[in-house]
Amino acid sequence: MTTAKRDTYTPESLLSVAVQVFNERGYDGTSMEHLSKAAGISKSSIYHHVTGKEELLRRAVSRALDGLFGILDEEHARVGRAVERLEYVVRRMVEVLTAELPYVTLLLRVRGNTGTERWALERRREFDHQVAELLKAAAADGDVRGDIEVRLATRLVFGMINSLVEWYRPDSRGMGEREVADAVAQLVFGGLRNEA
Amino acid sequence: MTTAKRDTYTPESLLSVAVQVFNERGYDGTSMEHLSKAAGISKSSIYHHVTGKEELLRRAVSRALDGLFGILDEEHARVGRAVERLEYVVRRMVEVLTAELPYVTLLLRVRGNTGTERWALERRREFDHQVAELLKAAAADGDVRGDIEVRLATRLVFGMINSLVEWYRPDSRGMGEREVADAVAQLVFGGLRNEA
DNA sequence: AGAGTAACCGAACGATCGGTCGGGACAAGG
DNA sequence: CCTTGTCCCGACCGATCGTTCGGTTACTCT
Repeated sequence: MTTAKRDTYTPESLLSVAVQVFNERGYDGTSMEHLSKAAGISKSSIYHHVTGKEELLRRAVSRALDGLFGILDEEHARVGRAVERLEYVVRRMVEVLTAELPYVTLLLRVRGNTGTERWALERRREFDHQVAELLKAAAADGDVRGDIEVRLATRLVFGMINSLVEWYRPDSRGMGEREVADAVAQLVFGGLRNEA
Repeated sequence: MTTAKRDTYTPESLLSVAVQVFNERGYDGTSMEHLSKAAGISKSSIYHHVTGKEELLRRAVSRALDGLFGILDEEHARVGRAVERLEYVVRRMVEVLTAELPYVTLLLRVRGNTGTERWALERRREFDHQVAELLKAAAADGDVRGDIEVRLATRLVFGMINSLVEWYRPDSRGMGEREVADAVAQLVFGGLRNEA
């Protein structure tokens, strides 16, 4: 009894189309007309599924934030040596970024023009802060180098990971998410220099 | 004979105001009305100095691109062992990013909606490509680890450096651009792990 | 003082913005 | 058959978009 309904939009399926357009043109650069063309329905029909443009943005960034904060609730992120928890979180961040790529991409690009965007920025800062605490604990354990300030190191590592949304595409053959997670972890913890 | 002119706008001084607003609200999210408020002159007066909104964007990204490509022309980027040229370019990129922060910020955020934006994206790719060649040469010399693909490593390093525009502010005391350049270089080449 | 011009302004242009409205097509349940 | 509710549409709203235009102010030069 596979659900054989009419071929129609749900708020979720409409969201996936909208997020794709948002990422191509930017949120402000996307008009409801653009969305209607991409979705194949009229502009007014969109309002049957969602209350407006901003709800689409809110749904998208919520999904991304849920994915990221979910990492911190997992067991390997809560128990164990700080440096190992940190490496786990770094690897899981790569996985979440690749799995929820369009939603996280949109999250990382909000500027703060509307209330929804400012809320998203605040949640992001909270997540960053919690990972920074993890890095600080690892530094206190003496497991990561102490000659780089924790705040600075956190931002640089986040910069590396978050840059995934600028170039990673799931269809690009020969570069699975596992390979990317390994590369990020090796680069973050071991650096570029050859140890030989 | 210090030039004591009237207190008026030049295309350059207007640009610095415009770029600041562009970075706060996003290019598409910024109207000419916003610019006129920020500049303290009327909307129509802006057109006395520049042909339109897009010229402001073009001037801004051109300035950023000139700064970046200028690095590759410098002597330390052209002669010497590849790994050392690479480290020099990485450090100079940090310096250019901090020195021309608002202009590079704008460059790194263009999406490709207009012809100017697509041209900027193309120039960026060209710059990335040339640095990737440098990393490839360093790998061939055996000076950087060979277990991470060159393309992937380049993108991750660029991601870390370019993330500067998301948080670095020149007025933030206690974090000079030299300190940032050192941290980036140490993190990129040595990694986070404690060597003790 | 008068001419020339750089800098600026308010008003308005057509186009497009996000969003609303009344109604039609169509499948499901009786 | 007819009703009900989902899904969708074209037409339209006031507001705002980037840009243009005619005209005024204010400084420079002679």
